[in-house]
Amino acid sequence: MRLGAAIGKMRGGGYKATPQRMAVLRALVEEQHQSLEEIRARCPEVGLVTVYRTLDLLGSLGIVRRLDLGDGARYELAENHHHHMICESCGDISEFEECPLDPERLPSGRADFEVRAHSLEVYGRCGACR
Amino acid sequence: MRLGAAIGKMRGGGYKATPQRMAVLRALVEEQHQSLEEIRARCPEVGLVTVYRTLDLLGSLGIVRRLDLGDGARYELAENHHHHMICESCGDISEFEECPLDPERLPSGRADFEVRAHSLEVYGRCGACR
DNA sequence: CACTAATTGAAAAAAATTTTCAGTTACGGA
DNA sequence: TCCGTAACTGAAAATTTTTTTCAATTAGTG
Repeated sequence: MRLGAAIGKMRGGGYKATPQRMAVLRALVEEQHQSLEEIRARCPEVGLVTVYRTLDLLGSLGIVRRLDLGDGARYELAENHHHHMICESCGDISEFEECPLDPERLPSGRADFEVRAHSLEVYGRCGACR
Repeated sequence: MRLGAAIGKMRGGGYKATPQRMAVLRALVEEQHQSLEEIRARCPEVGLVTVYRTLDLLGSLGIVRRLDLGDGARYELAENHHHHMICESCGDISEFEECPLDPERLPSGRADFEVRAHSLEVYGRCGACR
């Protein structure tokens, strides 16, 4: 389970699994690519500063990833695969499951780079906007 | 040529190709994924506000893309293909050319989405950090 | 070459993020 | 189970980033 793994990573790094951190984590589990304010709305009991600090911490542990797809910063759980579809007209962000990557052509081995995860953004126009 | 196409897009949208805008464009051509301050250092004669406004404009014209890979906002010319390799240890960002995408598995047609461009971020550890 | 809508820059305002610091708490070890 | 301590929190303040305002300037059409 997601939260369990996150707690493990925190403890392993010498960090405490506080109620505030768990609340932020739960907010992140509920929906992907939320803005700071959206996250905050899901855990109003946690102070603003703590949300920032928690997102930082989770980011440095590789649990959360910050992304900016044109509007402000957004946060999401760092899945190993992540595939976004972004409409350049209306700005809508959606996700799709099937991974279009050919692992053979990833820069593993080559370039001496060890691949752990990836995030793909496909830009274009959604059905509604065409 | 890049700059020519950009000027065309600006004119076409009813916008003027001013010296300031051209200076920002030239800065962007010199290097990809720069921070605002890095861009500004390459065209110190352009006012801060104008740099922001120009990046906005170029963004809305699809010429420039803003991205955030963990540190602050960065800007890059919006190539149709873009492949980043990000080291989670040292934060270094590099690019690679070969496109590992299988076009057949992109969400074109399916999902009613018209694909125009993509950006791929591969996360892992670079040679130096391993 | 003149006209006009678009553009610029400086200052001010607003928004986002980070720092400070005193008080609180999680949790490993006795 | 309880203690001690390093880690954590929240409020306010500071800092940084981004946007707005507005009077003066300019690119580019006609």
